[in-house]
Amino acid sequence: MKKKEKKPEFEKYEYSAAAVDLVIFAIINGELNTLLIKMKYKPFQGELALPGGRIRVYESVDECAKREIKEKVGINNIYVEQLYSFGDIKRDPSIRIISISYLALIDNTDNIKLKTTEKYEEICWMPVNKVHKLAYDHNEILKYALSRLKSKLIYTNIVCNLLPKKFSLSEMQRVHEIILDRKLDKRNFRKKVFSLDLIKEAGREEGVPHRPSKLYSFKTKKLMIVEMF
Amino acid sequence: MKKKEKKPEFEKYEYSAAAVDLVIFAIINGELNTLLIKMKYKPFQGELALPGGRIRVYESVDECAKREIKEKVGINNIYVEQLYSFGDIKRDPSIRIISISYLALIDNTDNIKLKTTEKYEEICWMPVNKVHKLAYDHNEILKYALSRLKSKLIYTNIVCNLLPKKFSLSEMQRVHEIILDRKLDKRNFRKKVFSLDLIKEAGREEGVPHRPSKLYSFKTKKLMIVEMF
DNA sequence: CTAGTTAGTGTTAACTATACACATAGTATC
DNA sequence: GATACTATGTGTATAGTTAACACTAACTAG
Repeated sequence: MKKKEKKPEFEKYEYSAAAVDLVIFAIINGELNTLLIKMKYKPFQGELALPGGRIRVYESVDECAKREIKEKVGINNIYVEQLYSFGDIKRDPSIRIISISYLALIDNTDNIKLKTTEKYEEICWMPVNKVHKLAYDHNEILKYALSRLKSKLIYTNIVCNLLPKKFSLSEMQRVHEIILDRKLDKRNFRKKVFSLDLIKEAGREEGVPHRPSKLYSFKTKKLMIVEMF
Repeated sequence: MKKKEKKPEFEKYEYSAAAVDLVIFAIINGELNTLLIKMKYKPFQGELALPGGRIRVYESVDECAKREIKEKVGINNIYVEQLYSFGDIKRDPSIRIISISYLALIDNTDNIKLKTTEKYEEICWMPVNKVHKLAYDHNEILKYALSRLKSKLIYTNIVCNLLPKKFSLSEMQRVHEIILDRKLDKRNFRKKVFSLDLIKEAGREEGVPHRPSKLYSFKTKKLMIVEMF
């Protein structure tokens, strides 16, 4: 095989460029939400897409992902994990570009101010269940991110990145139920969580019109392999 | 942040180029081997490295991985899976390049003829345990590949891609023991394998100086999630 | 003080994983 | 052809884990 053949429009890019696309999840109002942007220009104008951008020459791929997150949601210290690289030739119809996708988790959206950039018309949270057609191959990326999140929820303590500093066990169980999309048994859930020794007591709820729950916090947020289910 | 700043030597690549690196495993003489090449030129001359190459503009990333495999080992229909993308700025000291790594498994090296290319001095199998310093960040890639293989061995039927068409249960158990690096109980192993209903009988061994084993083959080589251990 | 709401708590049964030892079917050798 | 050698092939009992299940407790609102 030789270098020069086919696809004249691609010829100017001797090798392919690379970009990062982000799947940023947060639990909002009892639903799993993901951050989406509305495209302002050209081939997907007006359509929704995952946020992302080109990798610059002076930054590593991980740094690019973190920079993009910082630009969009204004924070730095959240869980970030590389997912998969999507490399079909025509995934972007205008130029050849490889997308390295990342998963990020936000534990609390209260202080998050979304920032749009020149390139986007709008940026917003959207419940994952309500996402329909996205631009590019972003539905595939989102699906991949969801399946990764589900499996890590089962065999790691990743849930700590989706809960605020202090939380009740009911909240924690709710997060599991939302993401795994099935009911869990309350007593078995609590037994399991306690047996894993991941959390410590942190006071109790106040001002609720029913029995207040005990609050807990994670002993550590370091990712660990634990059999949750 | 602006596009043009720092690192003059990188400036000519407005965005980073991408390449594929391959971790090709095979069981040879009761050991897990990986395919390595010896570098012919420049920064890592004479050192060992994983085989790989640039992604061309007219091929997808997956196609690139398959082409590279075809070029090196001459075959097409083997198990291939993307692993992870390594994107540190200086991972290749000469230019900025992102490596998308792939895992490939060869079930039988009997008919494999290794082909070197102009770029390499040599290509050879090497037992994973005997691999020392590799060029670039290839030790890290190899380590990642090994851990992926181990975990897939535990929760999928991936072992079918490391066994010849017909095999004995002892052989199969040996592959697990080699990769997981621990002894397994023969009776429990067999019980498990039979209960998963993955294999069917396929004759018996001949010409061995001891009780001949029954041979089996996989009902399907399609990757399935099964709790092996 | 009653109703409403969510929190919190143990036990049993079914299933799964683990530990463990000896007889069998061949070949090679004397 | 008897014996030694070698790797194959097989079952059971115990410990541990998972899954199913319903009622009392603590608080607020009216």
